Amino acid sequence: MTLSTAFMDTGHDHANCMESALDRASALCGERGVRLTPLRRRVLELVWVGHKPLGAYEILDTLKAERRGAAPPTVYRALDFLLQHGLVHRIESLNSFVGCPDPLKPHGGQFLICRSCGLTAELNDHRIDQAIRNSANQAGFAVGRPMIEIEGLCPYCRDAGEGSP
Amino acid sequence: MTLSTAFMDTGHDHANCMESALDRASALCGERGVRLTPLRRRVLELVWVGHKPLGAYEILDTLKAERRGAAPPTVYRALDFLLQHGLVHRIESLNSFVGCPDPLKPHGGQFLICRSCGLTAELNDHRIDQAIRNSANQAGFAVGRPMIEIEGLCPYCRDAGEGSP
DNA sequence: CTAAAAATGTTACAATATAACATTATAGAC
DNA sequence: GTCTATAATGTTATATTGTAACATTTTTAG
Ligand SMILES: [Zn+2]
Ligand SMILES: [Zn+2]
Ligand SMILES: [Zn+2]
Ligand SMILES: [Zn+2]
Repeated sequence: MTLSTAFMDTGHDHANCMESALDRASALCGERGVRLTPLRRRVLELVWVGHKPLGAYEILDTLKAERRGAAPPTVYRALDFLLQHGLVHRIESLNSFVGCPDPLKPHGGQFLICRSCGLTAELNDHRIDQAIRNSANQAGFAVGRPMIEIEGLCPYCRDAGEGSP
Repeated sequence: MTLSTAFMDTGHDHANCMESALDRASALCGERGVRLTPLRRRVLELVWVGHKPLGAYEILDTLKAERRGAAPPTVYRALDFLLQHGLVHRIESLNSFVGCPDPLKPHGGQFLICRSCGLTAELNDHRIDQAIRNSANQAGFAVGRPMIEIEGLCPYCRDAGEGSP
């Protein structure tokens, strides 16, 4: 995902976007010899539905309508699996989860989160990462996993003048 | 706070460090016409004690031993006040709170958090901020409040070989 | 002193997350 | 195919983090 397409344009074919994300997930799990079960696949699908972070209990509410014994462990275990394999990220500032568009290479995650509509885009800008590493190194700190969550306004909400009225 | 002193050295006079933080807080509240009550001052003192993030219920446990009717709202209200005035920051990835060494100028917060000992340092590196703004601008995103929390190893734990054995 | 405002006390509950153990489904050995 | 080990899910209970709502006390200002 390049910078200029961090936020999908309005003509974005979302059905195809979601399907290809699920296909990539399926392939990745196949290569790693782990199982993308129907439950895990469904949870992944749900976090991909809106390109916006979803809370565990929002996911649970949907699952409850679809499965007999859905309970918190149901969704948290699926999310743990998806997190372990880089298929979703956890957004710490929202206690929520969002699909990762590029699960193959391990990375922390740089997120642009719209405060108006919730739309979230993932960056992976090496310049940001480098700036952080430079600064941390000067402090004598060994960087593990940088977490970057930037609240603000997405292009659509910004242009619509949202977020302050 | 300059980069090279992000983590205090071992000879760090912590009693003095904490006292001066409280004095700065007192002065700031005076200038703003708001009250740094004994409760608020005590909570601020507690988050400063260890230079490491403290959970609300950890603070509450201490307060309970000192005051009659300490309950969750007691500590959350004090923290809300301190957050509003920039005297503490919330560390989202830990659901915890840490004192701000520079409450005068508003800022998001760039944190280096040791996964071994919990020691946390606050950076405010304009280059990181600039890298983020550049990248977000290219995505058409209007940056509000960037949040940066970097997990890793502080200089002492790194040198002691902690964090992986 | 008195009234308004601010701060704190108190009770109850909401939202998020995990522990522990039982059951079911899957994969591989035979 | 059957059996067995493992992985996944079901189920119940509970831990952790955070708020709502209203009562009481303290502080400020007239
Ligand atoms: Zn990602
Ligand atoms: Zn938006
Ligand atoms: Zn700060
Ligand atoms: Zn450390």
